[in-house]
Amino acid sequence: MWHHRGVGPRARNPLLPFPPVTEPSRYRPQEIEAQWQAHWREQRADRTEQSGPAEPYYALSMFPYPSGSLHMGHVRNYVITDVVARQQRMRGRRVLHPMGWDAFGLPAENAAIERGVDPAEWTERNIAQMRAQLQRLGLSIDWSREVTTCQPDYYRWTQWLFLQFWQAGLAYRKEATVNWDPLDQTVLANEQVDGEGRSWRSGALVEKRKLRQWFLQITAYADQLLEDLDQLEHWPERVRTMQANWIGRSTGAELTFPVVEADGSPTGESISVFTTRPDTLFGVTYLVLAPEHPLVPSLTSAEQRLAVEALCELVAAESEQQRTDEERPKRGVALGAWVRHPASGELIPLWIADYVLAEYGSGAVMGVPAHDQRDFLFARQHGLAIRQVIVPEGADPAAFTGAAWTEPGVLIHSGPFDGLTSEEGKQRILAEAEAAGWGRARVQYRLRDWLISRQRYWGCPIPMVHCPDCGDVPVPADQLPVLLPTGIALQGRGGSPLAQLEAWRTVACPSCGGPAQRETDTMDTFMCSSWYYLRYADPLNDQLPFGREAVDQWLPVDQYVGGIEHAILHLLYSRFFTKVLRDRGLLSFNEPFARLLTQGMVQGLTYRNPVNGKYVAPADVADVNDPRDPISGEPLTVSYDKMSKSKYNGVDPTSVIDRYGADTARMFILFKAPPEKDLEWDDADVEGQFRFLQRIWRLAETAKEQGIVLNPASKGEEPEAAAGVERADLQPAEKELRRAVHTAIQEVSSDLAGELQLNTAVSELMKLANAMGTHLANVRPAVAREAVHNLVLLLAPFAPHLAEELWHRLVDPSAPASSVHHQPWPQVEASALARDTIPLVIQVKGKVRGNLEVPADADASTLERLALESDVAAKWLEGQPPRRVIVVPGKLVNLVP
RNA sequence: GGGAGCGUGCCGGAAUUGGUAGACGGACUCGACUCAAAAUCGAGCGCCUUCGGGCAUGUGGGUUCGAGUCCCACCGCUCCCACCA
Repeated sequence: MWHHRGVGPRARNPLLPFPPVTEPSRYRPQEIEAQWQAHWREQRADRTEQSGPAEPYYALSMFPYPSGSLHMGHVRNYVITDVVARQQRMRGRRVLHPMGWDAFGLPAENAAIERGVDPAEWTERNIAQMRAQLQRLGLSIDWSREVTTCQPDYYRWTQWLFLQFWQAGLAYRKEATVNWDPLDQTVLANEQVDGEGRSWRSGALVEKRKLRQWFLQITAYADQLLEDLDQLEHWPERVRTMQANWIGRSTGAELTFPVVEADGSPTGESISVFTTRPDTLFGVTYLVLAPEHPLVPSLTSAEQRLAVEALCELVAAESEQQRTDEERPKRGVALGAWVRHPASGELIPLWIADYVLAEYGSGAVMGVPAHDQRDFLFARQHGLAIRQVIVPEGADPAAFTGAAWTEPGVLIHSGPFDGLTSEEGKQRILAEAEAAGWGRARVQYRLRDWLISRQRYWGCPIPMVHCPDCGDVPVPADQLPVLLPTGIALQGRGGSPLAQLEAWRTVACPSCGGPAQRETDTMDTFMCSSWYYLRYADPLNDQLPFGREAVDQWLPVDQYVGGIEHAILHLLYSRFFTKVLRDRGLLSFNEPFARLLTQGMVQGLTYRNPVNGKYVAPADVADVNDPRDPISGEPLTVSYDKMSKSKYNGVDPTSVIDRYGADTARMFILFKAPPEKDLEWDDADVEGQFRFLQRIWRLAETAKEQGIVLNPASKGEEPEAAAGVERADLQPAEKELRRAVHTAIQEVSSDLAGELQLNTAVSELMKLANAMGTHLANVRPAVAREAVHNLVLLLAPFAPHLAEELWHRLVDPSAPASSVHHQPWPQVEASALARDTIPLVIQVKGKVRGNLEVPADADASTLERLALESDVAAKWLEGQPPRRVIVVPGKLVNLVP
């Protein structure tokens, strides 16, 4: 073993004693991490204080699905939250930092079908495995609060909460056209179908089916969910925009057109349309219904019946994706029926067309070809009239561009409304409609109700009973939970497994006692995850899902961290739950998550042979600087992609911990990229991070060898006092080191406050280590001790094991475990940051021309004088006095000739 | 089509919010130590240069004493929504 002493050949301070020569120890993360984790566990160091004088702080990571193996995305998520939790603890807060398992879901059920294992056992095993992996990361999680959504003591309350929605009139069952995943054999919510019409889980193209399903009426909260986005100032703009788009609020009018016979006599029926452009009312030349509109059969004339039925059948057979393809010509057919224009009195033909959606608005649109691009194309194709009623302000009314004018303008050909602007026209026409009874103002949302039933086994049973006499009857709260039957054989796909369990299904009606049937659908797992963060506040409550006092104490969550993929799904549902539970009097806040960080993906180094398109494992690449296919020798392309087995680019967190330790993995994942950006995992860089921790270890060893730090008397001593040297007495190196220490305190503190800039926080630690490398050997013990002391404290949230070990080695060997993590967070000492002189930048006409060392407290006129007297001024001003001088005290002087 | 965000060295990324662009790290080059290598330590590292300096933050304009940062236009990339009436 090489002998290393000091940090480089440099002059020693003669004031210092010569260090004793001892064999330095090596940084062995595997040993110290296992040791400290065991101590922390024994002493239950991470337990949450449920009450006390300190302010509560809630740091939360999105809980994982227990797939069985931890991946890098999990590591990133939990490490970010752990840094926050640990620092808040040092800041004196009572911290709630829990973990749990989103444990219902299809993978367990599929494993059961494929391998005959019991889903509960499979899930249990995965949880045990992942918990063990997680614990190796050194996360300060209070495991006594662990929640598992598939256990009866949890899902009992999911059912109880479902009944709250039922009692509030917000849960209902209805027949509807729903998204059907043919691969997973279950329905899906709208939020769970991606932009390409594929299932979020299976990736299969979803089909439309008409089924009787359970819904939660999230649309009743659309307005609040949209408006309160403004309160979420600490959420990423992106997420708020996505939710606002998803909710999709449009203001406009609902206008009613009476249906008439061909001779103009009213039939008594009417068609309502929703429009955002009531100002274009006089441009309506037809009305068009969705093929699924309920009035279509009765309105169709005998002559048109065959054509109408043919189109309806054609449309019904198509997928949503085919149907909403904008490139395709719009198909439509006249019904052979008429409505009367409510303002002009004209007769207007009724049509059906595939471009009108039954689910949005009233399923009917007024056709204004001159001012809507879709209507324009449709009218031209089917020979319908195009009537221009809006002209751009100041334009010639006769000029027709050949395309729809969709911008606002001035009304023409609109009877009494001619000459108004679009905005005035909207208001006046709406007022007229309201007065005459054929219209009203209306707000329309894109958001649809949340479809929560799933035709699968491994989920929370919906606590309802269907009675032939009483209808839908809720299971009484004291009979909860409705237990999911266990030990049943799951065979293949098709049909809800619970529906096949005759004995389980058949029950007495809770209301009349007669024979009845249980609901056999289970809940969407997003139901379980919409309230887990509330349960953590009161995990053992067996009277309620949570006590009001407990949730009000801890929530809203101070810092929530998770993936962007939940921008709409989980984060919207949870907001909805919170608002409903608030209205039920179960909690007192409006929003569950005060601050949200959406962390970026962890991507793996990916090699691909561009010739045959095959991926190559990094281990098979001989030279990373010239990557070639190990078989053919062809050069490979290098990229960073989402980790996946098929690309051989996955990195197993456990193997990284085995090799370098958790602290290195933590530091690397924090340092490599800002938290919200995608991170390119590269094993070579991890090596570099490991070197940094070794460097800290050596710095500490150097200090220890020099006998300047280990000092039991310093126990409990304030870092400022630890300097123990009069400021006036400080030598230049000592001043510089102290400035580096307090700069680091200042920068790390601000990087951890508010926006989490963890990558720069780590780089500040590196700068401090660099400064210590330069100065540690040349300063007196008190100054060195202050530096080491604070480095260890600042390091504690990031590399908790190393910090703990160094604390015991250098500061207090007899301290109890976890004591470094309960030290107060260091405070900046302003005087340590102060400088006697500062470098003043001298600019000439805005360009930097030189530096001048000036007294830090020099006033503006002094700075101006010094700048003018400088060599720089002499050189660049060529003897001419400047026309203007701008002085920024403490920074620069700009001379403008 | 609508919306949001982003373009900075070879690479990941900094920049006190209008004040020294490239912090910190990686890669690379050179040197010290070593028989040698690794590790460690030190130095260098945007481009051009006649060594005075000049040019540089996607492109082109503008505001300003001063612009990566603010304004306008354009180009490119990423994400979300989209026949939503």
